[in-house]
Amino acid sequence: MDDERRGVVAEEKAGAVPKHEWLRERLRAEVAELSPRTALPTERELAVQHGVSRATVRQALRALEESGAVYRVQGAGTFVADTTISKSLSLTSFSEDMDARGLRPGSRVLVADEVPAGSAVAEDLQLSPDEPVVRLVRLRLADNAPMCLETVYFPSGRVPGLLGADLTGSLYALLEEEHGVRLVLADQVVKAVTVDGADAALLALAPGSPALRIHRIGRDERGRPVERTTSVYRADHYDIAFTIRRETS
Amino acid sequence: MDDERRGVVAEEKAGAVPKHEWLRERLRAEVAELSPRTALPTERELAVQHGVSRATVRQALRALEESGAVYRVQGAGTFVADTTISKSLSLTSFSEDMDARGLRPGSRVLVADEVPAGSAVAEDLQLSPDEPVVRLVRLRLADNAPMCLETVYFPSGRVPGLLGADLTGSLYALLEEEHGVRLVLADQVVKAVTVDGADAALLALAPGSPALRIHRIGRDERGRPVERTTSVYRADHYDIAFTIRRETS
DNA sequence: ACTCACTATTGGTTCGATCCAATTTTCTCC
DNA sequence: GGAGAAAATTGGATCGAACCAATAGTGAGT
Repeated sequence: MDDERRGVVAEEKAGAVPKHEWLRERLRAEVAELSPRTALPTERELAVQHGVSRATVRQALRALEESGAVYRVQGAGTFVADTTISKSLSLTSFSEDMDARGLRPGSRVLVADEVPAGSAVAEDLQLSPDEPVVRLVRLRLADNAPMCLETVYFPSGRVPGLLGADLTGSLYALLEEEHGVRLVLADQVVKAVTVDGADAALLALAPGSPALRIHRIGRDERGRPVERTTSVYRADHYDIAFTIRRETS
Repeated sequence: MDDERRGVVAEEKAGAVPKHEWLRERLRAEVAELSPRTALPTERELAVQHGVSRATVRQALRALEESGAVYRVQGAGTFVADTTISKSLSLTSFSEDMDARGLRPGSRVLVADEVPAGSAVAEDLQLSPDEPVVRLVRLRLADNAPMCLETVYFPSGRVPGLLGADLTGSLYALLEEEHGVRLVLADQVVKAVTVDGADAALLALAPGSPALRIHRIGRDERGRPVERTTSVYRADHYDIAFTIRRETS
């Protein structure tokens, strides 16, 4: 649906994709083939080579630098970074997360109802305690094995009719397609815990087994909270990998 | 040597600090005083108000947007974000981390010696297994109570004479000041575990208590690994809070 | 050979100017 | 009044041009 648009104009217009994005992805691919510490062409050279201004080149390179693909040294040049991992932590749904790990995601819905928010949930979602919220408790599976026990709350007003939908798949996709809610930001708190009783049984773990508890408040483009999730992950099959950087200041 | 340069010119030059950084911090302060959803002045207005070009304004605003302080909507304007937390996870030393939490950091050095890297450490630090590395095991304290058990490895060649220094304080500061090594990037893997035996005793925990194990490879400006740390944090007194965002693509 | 000043290179900063795309506001016509 | 079109507003994309600051390379002088 948008492959054809590209080939036709090709040369300079490139259709709907901004030049800097196009350049960024093109360079990202090229960089992936080079060995670490290799110098990239000069910004001025890249500008000429790709028929864009230096400002556009810099915009593309900045993105690559932020993603950890290259590093720049003033006076010296731009070089291929030699980080091996460098997967910045990004907001993903359980389904996406499992896909990335090569596992088949699944779900068993344990609870799906509507209740008053209550003080804790109300505070996180910036509602009144008596406002209704949709509650959803799911056992998330990876290759059919229990991986994570997840409790999600939504403001009812934001997701009308959600309880009538298929809740076994990715909620993120459902939210975006059906309710025009796009999660772009989330505040997370990660803590280590041990699981017992019912939780342990559901996760097929012995009581006292370690687990990661992730508390998340998902927000839309404007920073408004639209989702509150508490997830308990089996420690033996799950970890969190990410790249962090030192403050620029 | 460069304080004086600043005050003299004042008005527009502002000395060594780039305009966009100066504007960014100025706006960050102003924004902190405003209530969420409040619209900022137009980019064009800001440019005129502060006597800079729109490009400079955009550079400042981009930084603020990335840090989660504001959000921008094409065609509408720039607004104060209403995230409450929005502390992006940044690379900090234990000392800095405890300072931020209002706790007094401390250290008890358990091991400080030089050993062959071995296969695991060698791989993380990109060395040969027989190359020497400095090993440092410390019990980190917060307000004099055990908080974390930490094992650090450095390539010996990168930190000559480190073992002779005072190792009870912040290694980050020591590295930067004494060895010109600046950590700017780190790959981390976080996992939940339970502690037993000697580790439990050192952390003053009952065997089987939950803990966060953080494995980190610290890197310099060019992405070269310069430090490998494994830390085990008491779960009852420690958690990790951060903000993540959805991929731009 | 070695050092040190000079020079060229390269990324960083900043300006000014257009044009585009999304949103909001205004106005017009039922 | 209300719906819908038109205009104004606002951030996004790009270009071109200078100049600055850090680094790397060159070369003269000892």
